[in-house]
Amino acid sequence: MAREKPALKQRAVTLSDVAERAGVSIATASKALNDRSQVAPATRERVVAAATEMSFSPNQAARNLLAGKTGTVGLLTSDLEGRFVIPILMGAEDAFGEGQVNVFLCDARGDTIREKHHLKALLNRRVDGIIVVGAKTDPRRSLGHDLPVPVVYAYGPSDDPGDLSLIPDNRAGGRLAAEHLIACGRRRIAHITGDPSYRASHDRVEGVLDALAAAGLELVGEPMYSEWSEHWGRAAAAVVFDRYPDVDGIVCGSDQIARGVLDTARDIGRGVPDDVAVIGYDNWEVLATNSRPELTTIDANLEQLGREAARRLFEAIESGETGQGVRELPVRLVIRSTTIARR
Amino acid sequence: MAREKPALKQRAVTLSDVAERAGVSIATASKALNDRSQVAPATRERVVAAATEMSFSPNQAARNLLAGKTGTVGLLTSDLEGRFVIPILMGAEDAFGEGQVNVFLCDARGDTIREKHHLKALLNRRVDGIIVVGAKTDPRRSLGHDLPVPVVYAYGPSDDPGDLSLIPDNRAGGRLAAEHLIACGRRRIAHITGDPSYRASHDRVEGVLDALAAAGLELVGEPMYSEWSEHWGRAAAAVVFDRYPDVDGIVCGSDQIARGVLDTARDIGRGVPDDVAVIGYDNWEVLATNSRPELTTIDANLEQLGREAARRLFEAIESGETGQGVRELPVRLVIRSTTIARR
DNA sequence: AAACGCGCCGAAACCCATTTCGTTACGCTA
DNA sequence: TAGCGTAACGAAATGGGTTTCGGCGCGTTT
Repeated sequence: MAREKPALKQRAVTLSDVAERAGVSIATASKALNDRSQVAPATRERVVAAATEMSFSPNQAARNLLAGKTGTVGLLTSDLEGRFVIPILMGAEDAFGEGQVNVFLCDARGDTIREKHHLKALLNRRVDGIIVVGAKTDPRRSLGHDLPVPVVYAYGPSDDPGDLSLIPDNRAGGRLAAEHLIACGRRRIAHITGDPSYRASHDRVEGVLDALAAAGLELVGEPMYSEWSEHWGRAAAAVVFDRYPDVDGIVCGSDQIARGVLDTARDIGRGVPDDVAVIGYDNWEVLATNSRPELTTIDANLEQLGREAARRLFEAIESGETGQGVRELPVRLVIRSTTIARR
Repeated sequence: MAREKPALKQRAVTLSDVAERAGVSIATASKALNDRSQVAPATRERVVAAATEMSFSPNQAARNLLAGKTGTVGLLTSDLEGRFVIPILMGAEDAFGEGQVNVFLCDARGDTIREKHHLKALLNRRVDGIIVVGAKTDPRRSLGHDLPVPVVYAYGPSDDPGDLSLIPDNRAGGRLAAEHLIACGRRRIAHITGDPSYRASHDRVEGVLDALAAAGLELVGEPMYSEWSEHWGRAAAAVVFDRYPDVDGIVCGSDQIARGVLDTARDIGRGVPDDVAVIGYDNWEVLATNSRPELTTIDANLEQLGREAARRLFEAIESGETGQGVRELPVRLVIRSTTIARR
């Protein structure tokens, strides 16, 4: 009959409990615990001791009611499943964590209704700001300007230039990739990329063409679009090797595609990187570090982007003014073995 | 000089604003908006109209102050980067979303200090409950029983049997995998798995051995442990094929390992699934659906697990009583082409 | 000894919505 | 017309903390 596991529903201890125990008023207790002056050292000590013994922790909600700020932000993502939002999320969560800000996570699952619903919930909770994380770098509909809190768009920019959006610089990424191949001495460079409905595809293509033009080169064949998959990478590579046997470098629109390209190269006996150099995009470590050889690729610094979004939002909350425009953040080259032979 | 973009810091509208506009008391306004009786239809209409015009949304914090519940839960993960927490997170977020509960996301990054810090922050915010998501299925230290809120452990169980933990049934997964190969007519089955410091490795091994024993078979060679990578899968497969040329089925501890095994099989000219059947573990779609052939694998139903954790936590919040013990949730077989030839 | 200043403390207002309970006004019955 | 019941509304308490401001007691100045 004896309950082994009592439901420990003890009411949380409140400031007034502490005050009573310390034999002071609530006001004094508050001051003592918040290091305000106007409290005698001895009194403060008593209060602090009482608070510690009772393991008091102040109710944030009550606190915030007064302050008018909650110290919370909303992270509204359209697609948690996608690979790109996670690092952004990590960066943002980490950046906020330092500033005692907590993050409400909302996944709209690509559904506008759900997004509206979540947005309303966040506003009811009086978040101090919102970060909207898109699933791709194509512009998405703005949440609007009549919101009572600042909003920062990350990865997927807002279609309203009055909003502040932070996205990776895909064009620079394409350029960086092609420049690297050129620097490695390649001259016959092809480009296999993903879904043509993604703006990222086209931005990267432009970057690649920029770099080639700057070096007085032309792309081998046309950019090849289809989907962001290994299957496509394999198929496209077969076509490229067949049609342009002298190709000596391939820029891929994603690491998945690059993995496919590597498969085909191995199948038909093309050595990488000796015969042909391959570079991917995304630095998806699981793919990039497990390929044969390990994959040189472009890293979009997404965690950094998340951190930056958090920083900007924080500033906007402090100052009351959100910046505007689409800021493109730098990407970086990660050199492994598909472009340069390891000794 | 004209400010184009005014900092829209209008104070959020409160119930008293609405009441004033509608010409009623705050109390009446509250009742009208919450569909309580004791309000004349005409009055209610006036209040609702006023609220709509001013786009009033009630301050949850104030609401919760009275209710004693916040309608929030904490999701404390030790490793957002890991692949396994995301689906769990999605399931939990989704399940809570329906119940008007919002989720605080906290990533401890494998750091105990950070975890303590986050836990404290969550308690200060008076979350109604906490889900702890581990990075692996090895037991982790309990948060303790002296917490004022219920806790559910997901994926990584608590080391305290008095806590409630939900984990995938790895042994059943191993069994399921081996049974499938046996059902496909395989008799010479080997097992290549990952990090021996993971309990999951051993649980799956036991499952595999269970199934083999039940069929009167023995494992070909010893289970091979090392790491959860393609590299290891390739290396181990080379050894297996060399040492046991008559092997006709390989159970892999992860999809990554399975991918490596497929690579080696292709390299040395072993046909999959005709010569040798291969089954992975995790159903990591990006890997499983892009291999050649596509990978049969075990899915741990992690999103379901997250949803279940949310449901359990919700119950615990309602009832004040958390269950206890480690519950192992069922896994499922996903058949693709590495075990059965597609027509 | 009266006046003044200062350090320390507590009563009370405040934040915002909910809820109880008391009050008002009205219509109906006796 | 006095009495009563009821519907509709509002004052006030509530929750937990912060902050202002008034007051008390003690020490110092002249």
